[in-house]
Amino acid sequence: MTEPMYRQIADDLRARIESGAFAQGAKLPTESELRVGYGAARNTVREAVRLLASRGLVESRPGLGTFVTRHVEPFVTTLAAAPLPGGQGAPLASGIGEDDGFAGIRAQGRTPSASGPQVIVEPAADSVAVRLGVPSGAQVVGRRRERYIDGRPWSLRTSYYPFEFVAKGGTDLVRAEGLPGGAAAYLEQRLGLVQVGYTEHILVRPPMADEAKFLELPDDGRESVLTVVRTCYWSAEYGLAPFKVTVTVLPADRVVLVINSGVVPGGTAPEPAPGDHADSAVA
Amino acid sequence: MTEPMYRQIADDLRARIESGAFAQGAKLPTESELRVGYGAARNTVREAVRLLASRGLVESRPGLGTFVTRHVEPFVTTLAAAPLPGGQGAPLASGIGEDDGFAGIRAQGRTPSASGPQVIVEPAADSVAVRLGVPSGAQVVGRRRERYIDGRPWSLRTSYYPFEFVAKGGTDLVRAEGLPGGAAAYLEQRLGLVQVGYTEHILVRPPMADEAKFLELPDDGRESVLTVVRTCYWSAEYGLAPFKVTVTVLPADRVVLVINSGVVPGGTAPEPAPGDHADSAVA
DNA sequence: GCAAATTTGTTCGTATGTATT
DNA sequence: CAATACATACGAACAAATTTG
Repeated sequence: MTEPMYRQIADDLRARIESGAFAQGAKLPTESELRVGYGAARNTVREAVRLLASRGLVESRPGLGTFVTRHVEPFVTTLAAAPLPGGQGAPLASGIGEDDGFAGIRAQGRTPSASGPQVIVEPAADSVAVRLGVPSGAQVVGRRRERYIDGRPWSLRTSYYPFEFVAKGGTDLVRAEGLPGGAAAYLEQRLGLVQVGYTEHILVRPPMADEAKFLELPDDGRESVLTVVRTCYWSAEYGLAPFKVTVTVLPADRVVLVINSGVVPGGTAPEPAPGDHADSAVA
Repeated sequence: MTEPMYRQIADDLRARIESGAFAQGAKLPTESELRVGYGAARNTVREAVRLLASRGLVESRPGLGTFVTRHVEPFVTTLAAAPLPGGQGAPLASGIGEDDGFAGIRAQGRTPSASGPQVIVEPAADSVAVRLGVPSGAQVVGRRRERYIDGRPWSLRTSYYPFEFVAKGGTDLVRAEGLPGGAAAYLEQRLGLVQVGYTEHILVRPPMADEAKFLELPDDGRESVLTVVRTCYWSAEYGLAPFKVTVTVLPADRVVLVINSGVVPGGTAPEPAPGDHADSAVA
């Protein structure tokens, strides 16, 4: 029944953090100070601090000290605003996959920006090949942008197209420049592709090295990324066919996705409610 | 530039795991064996194992040993199948929030089950109160079910209603029994509430104690839960009003949400592509 | 049911390396 | 360069969980 000492120390430190005794960003006592304060070995207080770090409450930096993690306000992204069967409603394209979403970000009083697209031509990863309807390992064109909010890294978005689109007239796909009017308009104009629907897959997974680096996620595998994979379809002569796969990678703990369906209050998504982290509490 | 020894050991073990030298569920060498194998102190190999454990590659159990984590196939859940403005399409209610979703689960060849509802009457958490449009701390009725797939815990779902619904005729809301025909039909029959739309909020957060226990998540704060909060609206005389808030909590690393919009292939959601964990890789 | 053996978990002490100011 | 603070590494001992005889 008796808790190990390092857990007791961790619980005590947690209580002091949550009570506000240590404010966000404040420096914790050094390991030496904690050692004498709790009458434990330095290794033991290190175990306690490590436990808190693994839960994201504190961060340690060599030569500096240990600091209470600053809480980042989650950012609300409207994923889809689907209309009712008979009715009026938001257009098909919206939010995370289709346009740049900049209007929605500005509406929240924050400043979006993005890098110019980086163009990658490579054999398709399996997940992309399957969704894009091309053979495994077939060449695809990837157009990747790094997106920022208020100057801080926010998301990585890569759109993949079959490489044959380039040969069939979509030569600008491999130019590392923005497409005036957007990729959708370009593909419609050059190739006659008109989007009629899309499927989105949402999943949470550990970040890959490049993602962790850009999003400034810790290297300890604690924080995950939320990934939205949008597969876009057009109506070809022979039936529905995918023509684009867009992969958006976001830090999982800093994002709230919103989906509206049918008639909902306001044209825009509601703000996140306070205390979303306490949802579903049971007495 | 030289990597610390515990990282080298961890990298070597990882390579051996990923190469298949240690299969899923296989037992790693004991700490004593690793100590002599790598010529390091036991604490050092423990650091290496801890690093792998923090990334979810292995799990240690006292008295038994350390084992390669078994990969759990993610389960696909269709969140919304929104129809086109003019068109035919799936009905408004579907997937995770509205019905029980059992049909979709059976369609994947798996066996769903659920506990009978547990009824909770308590002051609303802030997030519920705001979304349900009741004063902070007002009494709400919560109906919670524990849901299983193939006998393994899958999700916790709690639907909240204003307590005044009970006084106004919805007395069965506080009975710990299933409502024949579902809660929607019951509310329509007894109170004349017809759902016209809903908003869903999707977020990732650390599990609370009861959630971690039910979902069998490790206690180390590594795995998160994915939470879907659905707010349902009806068209009251005075305008749109929320009447139900449903909170669904799922293990974040075992779920893929699917959203269809417009015309997409098949009536049902596509299977998850292989290697979703490698999405958006850049050469 | 108990005792022994095995294996991981906790705690201590010490020394040295590395990052930052 | 010096001081400070966290990071790495070693060695040792005992505790707790589990299996086995």
